[in-house]
Amino acid sequence: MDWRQRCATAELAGMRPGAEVLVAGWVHRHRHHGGLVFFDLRDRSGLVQVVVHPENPHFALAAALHPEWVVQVRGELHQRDQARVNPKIATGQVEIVPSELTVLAEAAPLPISPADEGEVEESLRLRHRYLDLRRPQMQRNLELRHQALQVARRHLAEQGFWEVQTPSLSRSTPEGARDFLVPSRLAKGRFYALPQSPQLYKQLLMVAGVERYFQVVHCFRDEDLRADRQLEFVQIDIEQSFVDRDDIIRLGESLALTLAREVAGWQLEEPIPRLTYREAMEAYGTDHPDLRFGMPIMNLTPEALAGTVPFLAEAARQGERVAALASPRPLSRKEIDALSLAAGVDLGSLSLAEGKAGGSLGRFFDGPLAQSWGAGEGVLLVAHGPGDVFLEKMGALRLRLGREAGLIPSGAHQFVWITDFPLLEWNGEDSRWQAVHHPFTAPLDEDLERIEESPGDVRSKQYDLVLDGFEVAGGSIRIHQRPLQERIFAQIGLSKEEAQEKFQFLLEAFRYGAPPHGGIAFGFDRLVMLMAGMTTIREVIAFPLLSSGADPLTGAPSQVTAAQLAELGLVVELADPLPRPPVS
RNA sequence: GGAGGCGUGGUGUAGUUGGUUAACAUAACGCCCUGUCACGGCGUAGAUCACGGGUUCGAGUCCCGUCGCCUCCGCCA
Repeated sequence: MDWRQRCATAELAGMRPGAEVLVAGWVHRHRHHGGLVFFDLRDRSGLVQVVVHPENPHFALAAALHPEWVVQVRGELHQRDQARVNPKIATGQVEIVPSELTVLAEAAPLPISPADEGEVEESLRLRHRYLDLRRPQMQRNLELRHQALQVARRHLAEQGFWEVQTPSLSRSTPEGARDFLVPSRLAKGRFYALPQSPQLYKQLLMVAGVERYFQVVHCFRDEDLRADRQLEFVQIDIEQSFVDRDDIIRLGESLALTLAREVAGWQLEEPIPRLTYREAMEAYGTDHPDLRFGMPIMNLTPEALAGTVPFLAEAARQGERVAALASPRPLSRKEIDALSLAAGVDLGSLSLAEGKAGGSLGRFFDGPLAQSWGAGEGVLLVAHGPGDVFLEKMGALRLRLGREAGLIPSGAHQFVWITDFPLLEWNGEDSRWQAVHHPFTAPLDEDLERIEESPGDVRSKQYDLVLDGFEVAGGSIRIHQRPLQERIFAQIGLSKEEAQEKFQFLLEAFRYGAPPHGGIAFGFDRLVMLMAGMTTIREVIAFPLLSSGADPLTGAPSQVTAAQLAELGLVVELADPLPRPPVS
C-alpha cells in the first residue's frame, strides 16, 4: 500500500471528475437501498459520499459495512447530476465509485456515536473521549487550538521572544493555590511541587539576560474545578526585560488581537479599552466585567437620595452604598423576590408607567422624580449594602439580568484591560495582608510611600485582560530591587527568615543585577474556548477531567501498590480505604 | 464545606393527582427497498427506572439517606 496516494476528502471538491483517487477513513453513515449502497466516508478533513452499484464487485462488502469501520476506497471521482448535488457538504458536487474497497478495521457497536449530533452526558463522552473527539465539532475545536498555538508562537518569535522550557518538578512555594506534590524517592519525606505557573523561573530568566521569554506551559493548581477551570491548564507565559506597564499591555494586546483576527476571524476595536479596577468594581461589580452589554450599576449618592426613600437615605448616611440596576423589561414581584434571594440583597423596585411611579418604592416618588432616576420601560432594582461585597452582588445580578434579557448580542466580543489593582488585600481569616496578584508585583510609583502607612490603598502595576467576562490574561511589572521586595514581604507578614527560606534563590539572584522586567500569562484554554464559541474549557481540551477531578477514561486518580508507596517512604491513612471508586 | 439541577433499554428523552404489560426516537440484530445523503418500510431483541431504606393493598412517581454528573458560592496569588 502506498499511502502517499491517499488524499483528504476535502481535496476532492477541487479535483477534476474522472480522476482516480484513494481515500481512507471511517464509515460515517451508511445508506442501504437494497439495490444500491451509499456510505459517507469521514476523515479529518470532512466527508465524501461513496456510491456502490449492484454490478460493482464490491457491492456485497459495501452492503455489509457498519458505522465507524475503517475503510480504504480507491475509485473514480464522479461529478454528480445537478439534482443529486448535496449542498450541505463540501464535497457534495462529487462522489466516489469504488474500484477497490478494503476494510482496514471493523468496529464494535458504539456506546456513543460520532455521527450523532445530539447531546450526550459529559462523563460518558469523556469515558469514550476517542469517539467523542471524532465528532466534527470536536475536530474543529482541536484544529482551532492548534492554529492558536501556531499563531501565538509565530507572533512572539517574530518579536524576538525565545521559547524557553522550565521544570515541572519544582519546589513548593507559599501563597496562592494549593500545590500538587510529588514525593521524592531519592530524598524520602521530601516533595517536589508541580508549578502553579513558572513565575519564579521566568523572573530568573530575566536575571539570566534572556530579555524576552515565552513558553506554552502546563500549570497545576489543586483547587476545585469549574466550567472554566481544570486542575491542569495551559498558559502562554511571557516575560520581558526593560519594560514598563504599557509595554507589556501593548505586547499582550497585539497578541490577543492577532489571535482574535487570525484564528477566530474577529475584527475588534483597537485599542482595547481600559478600566481601572476601581472603575470596573463601581460600574460592574467585578474585576472581569462582560462589556458586551451595558446596564452599569448606578451609584445613588446621599444627595440623590435626599427626600426620597427614607431607609435608603439612612443607609447611605450610615456609609453604605446604595445602587440601582435598570432591568430592560418589567419584572413580577415573584421574579424580584427570586432575584433578591439569588443575589443576596433586598431589592426594591421602581417603575414608571403612564407618568406614575410604581413598584415597591413607588410610593416615595412622583413621576418626574422617578424619571430623573432613570425609571422607564423596565424596572429599576434598588438595593443597599456595605462596600465592595455589595457591589459584587450587584455585579452578579447585572450579569444575570443581562443574560436573561438577551442583551448579549450573538457574535459580539469585547476585550477590556483592567489596571490599577490594589497591591494588597486584607485576609480576615489569617489577620494579615496578602498579595492580590503575587508578592513580586510592583506597586505604582506614586503609591510607594503608602506601603507602610496605608497598605490597602496601594495600587499595583498589575493588569488583567478580560474577554466577554472571562479573565484571559494577567500579569504585572515585577519588583526588581531587593529593598522594595523586602518592604512588601514585611507587609504580608513574611519574616526575613521565612522569605529567605522560601525565596532564597530568587532574592539571591536579585543581588547580582536584576533588570526591570514584567510579563503576562494568557489562560490559553479559556481564550480558545471563547474563540471556539464553547461554554466550558473541557470542549477545547483533548482529555479533560470531570469536575470531581477524576478521569473516567484512565481511571485517574488511582490507588498505587504498597510497593510503590514503600519505595517513596509513604504510608496512606484513610478512614475509608476507598473514598472514591473510579467512574465506570 | 455549602446551594441548586439532573440520574428511566447502548444513547437521548416521555411517563399527569401513586394504579394493568414502563412509552417514543435513535443505535443494534433480521428481512425488504436502484439516487439516498439525519434515507425509508416491516419485524426482533434490549430496562433490577443510580443505589439503600421507608410510607402504601400498590412506588419510575411520595418521604429519608447514599452515590454519581453538571452549574454556582466558598476556593482559584
